[in-house]
Amino acid sequence: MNRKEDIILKAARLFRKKGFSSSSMRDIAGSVGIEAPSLYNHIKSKHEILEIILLEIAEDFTNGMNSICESDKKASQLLKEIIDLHITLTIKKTDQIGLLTHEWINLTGAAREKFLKLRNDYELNFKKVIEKGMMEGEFKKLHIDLTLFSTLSTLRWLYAWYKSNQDMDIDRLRSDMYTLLVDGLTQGLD
Amino acid sequence: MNRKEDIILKAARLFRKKGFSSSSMRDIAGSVGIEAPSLYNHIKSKHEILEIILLEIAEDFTNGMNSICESDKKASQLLKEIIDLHITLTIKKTDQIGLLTHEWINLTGAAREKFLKLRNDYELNFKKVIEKGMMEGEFKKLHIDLTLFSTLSTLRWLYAWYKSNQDMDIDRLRSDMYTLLVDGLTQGLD
DNA sequence: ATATTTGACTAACAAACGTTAGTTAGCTTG
DNA sequence: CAAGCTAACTAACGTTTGTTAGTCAAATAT
Repeated sequence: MNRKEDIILKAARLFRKKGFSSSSMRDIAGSVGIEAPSLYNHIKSKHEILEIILLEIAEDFTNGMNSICESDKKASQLLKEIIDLHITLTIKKTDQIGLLTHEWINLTGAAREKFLKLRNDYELNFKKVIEKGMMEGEFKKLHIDLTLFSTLSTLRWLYAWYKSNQDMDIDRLRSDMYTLLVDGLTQGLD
Repeated sequence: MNRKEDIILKAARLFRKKGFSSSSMRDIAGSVGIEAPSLYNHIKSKHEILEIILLEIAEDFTNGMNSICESDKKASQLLKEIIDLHITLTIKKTDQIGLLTHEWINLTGAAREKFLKLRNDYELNFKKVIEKGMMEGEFKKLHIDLTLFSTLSTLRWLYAWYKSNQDMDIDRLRSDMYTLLVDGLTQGLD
C-alpha cells in the first residue's frame, strides 16, 4: 500500500501546482514513475484520488475540532486550541490543505455532500466558540459570521504563507497568531 | 462589443462555479446563448478570456492602491481606505475576484508574469502601510509578513462571504471590518 | 515446486477538448 | 443599390482526456 500513499501524495502536490482538472493521469503517473494505466492497480479513478485527499484532511479537522469542543474552557482558550490545530495540520499536510478551499468544486455526488457536511459542521462548531466568547463578555461583540469568516480565512490561508516561510520558528508563529486572532477580539473592550 | 463583455462576464461566472479548466468553450458559449466557434469572432482563445478577467481586476486593485498611497495620512487611515477598496471591488466584481486567488495558476507566459508582478507590487505597497503603522507606534509590533498575510486573506475572502450575504448593510460591513482589521492592530498597545 | 496474486506494461478506445475552415444571413456604409 | 463587414452557423480537425483490455514477469503463498 506504499504505492497508493505515494500516488495520493504526488497527486496532491500536482493538484496544488496545476489544479485538479489541469493535472492528467499521465502527469500523476509520471511524477510517481509509472505509466498512467498502472495507476488503476491502486485507485479506482481520478476523482477517487481527490475524494481521498479532501475527505481525509476534512476528517482531520473535524476530529480535532470535536475533541477541542468536548472541554468547557474559556472561549479564548478554545480559540487558541483551534489555532494550534490549524498550524499543526498545515505543517503536516501543506499540500492537501491547499486543495481544501477550492478544489472541492470538482467533487460530485456523495463525496461532495459528505465533504460539505463536514465543512459546515466544522464552521458551526467554530461559530459556537466565537458566540460563547461574545456572550460571556470575553470577546468584542461584532457581527458573528463576519468574525468567523475573518478568523477562518486567515487560518485557511496559512498554508500559502507557510510554504514560503518554512524556516519560521513555530512557537513564534503560534504566539503571533494568538496576538493577531485572539487579542484582536479580546483587547480594547469597552 | 457588448457581446465580448457578456462573454467575459458569463465566463467569469462559470469559471468561479466549475473552475477554469473544467469549463469548456462549449459551456461558455452555451451560457452566452451561441455556439462555441462563434466565440472566436470576439476573443482569440480560452486563455485570453482568463487573462482579460484577471489582468483587469488586478489593475483595478493596483490603481486603487496607488492612489491611496499617494497621500501621507496616518497608517490606520490608509488601511481603512484599502479596506474600502476591497469592499467596493468585491461588490462590483464578485465573480472576477473569486478567480484572483487561485485561477492565476492557469496563466502562462507574459500574462502570468504580468499578473504576478501586479500582485507582488500590490502586496509590497500594502506591506509598507503596515510597516509605517508599526514604526510610528500606531500598530502593535508583530511579525510584519504574518500581519500582512492575515489582513489580506480576510480581504481576499470577502467575496465568498459576500456572495451569500448580499443583503448585509454595506456601512455595517465596512465598520465591522474596520473593527476587526484596524482596531485589532491599534488597540491593546502596551 | 507449483499455484496464485500483485503490479507493472503496451495498445487502444470513445468522448471531450480547443480551435480552424468555410459559409451565410443581415446590417452598415459609400 | 451595391460592396463590405459583422457575427452567427455547421462540419470537422488533430490532440488530449480518463479509462479498459489483455499480457506478462516477479513476488508471495501453499
